[in-house]
Amino acid sequence: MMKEESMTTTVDSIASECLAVRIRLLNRTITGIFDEALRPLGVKISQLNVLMVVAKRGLVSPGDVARRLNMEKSTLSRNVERLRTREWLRVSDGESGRKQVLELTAKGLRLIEKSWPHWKKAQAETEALLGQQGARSILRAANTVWAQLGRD
Amino acid sequence: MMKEESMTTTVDSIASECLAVRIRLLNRTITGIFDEALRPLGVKISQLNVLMVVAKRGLVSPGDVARRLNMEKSTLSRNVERLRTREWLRVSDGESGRKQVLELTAKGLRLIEKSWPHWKKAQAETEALLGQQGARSILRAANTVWAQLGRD
DNA sequence: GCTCCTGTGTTGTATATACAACATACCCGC
DNA sequence: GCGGGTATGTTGTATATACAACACAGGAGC
Repeated sequence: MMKEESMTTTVDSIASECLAVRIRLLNRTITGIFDEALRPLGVKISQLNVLMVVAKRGLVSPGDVARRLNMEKSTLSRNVERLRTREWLRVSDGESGRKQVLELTAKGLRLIEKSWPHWKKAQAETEALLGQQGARSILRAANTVWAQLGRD
Repeated sequence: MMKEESMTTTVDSIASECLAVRIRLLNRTITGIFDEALRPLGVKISQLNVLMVVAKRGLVSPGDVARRLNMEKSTLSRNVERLRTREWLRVSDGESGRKQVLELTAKGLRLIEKSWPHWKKAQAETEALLGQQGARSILRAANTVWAQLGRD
């Protein structure tokens, strides 16, 4: 058993430094800001994120999207299923029969168009919350992660 | 219908600036690092986060913990249920009958002790991923959020 | 051509999360 | 003391997430 004094040190260290509790707090807070802004459209930011990857990259496979977002393929599989149900994207079998191909529908495109002002509002609100410097730090940190994912 | 050109602008803006997709990417990545490190102990970082708040603050109510983590009370209710099942914390009715009181068990304390080296490893790995500057930025951003939560 | 290995996607299970609706308990003003 | 408003916690429902196990398709080596 650890000494009482050491125990306190352990708790204090984790409490005052833990990166996980902090990133998770930021995630809940910021996701909430965007979800609230998008609520009138009936879409969540998690879903719009997937649609944006497909919009940006054109014809991609589910695996490509999952890698880009550093997300489990099984997670993405179910997310895609829901987006397909709402007819925001289409899934077809690739020529080789192995990979599937994702593609935005016209309805999906319209959704992105309509999302713009709501997204903008949430983005501004988040910048106000974090401050300009904080916001830029998040962008930089994400770029670092993307760079390292690419290398693997 | 928006013009094709404007549509491209919309997609590019969101794709290149969106804070939500980035914080969510960081959340998945970092949560994964900590969960993997803690797997030998059979605890997840989300659960350790809750236990740490209780350890740090002593006798707290579920509502207090939820506010501190900016989490829905209903979410915390179910998390506590699982922690109670594993006997890492105890729930008792407060004197006033209204608020409940959470308290770590001896088993919960031992879990935190045993977690220390695994947490330390994950924290170091995360710092290596983000860089010192990136890691510090996350700490600062979280402090900003906590400050604003406190004001509300 | 067969075999094995790898990449791709799905399904089973558990957890984390939020919102809405609800039941209570408390407190404040009167 | 009473009534209404508010704080507290639970439950129903939907989504997001991961891990493990699986099915299957393609290719590489022989």
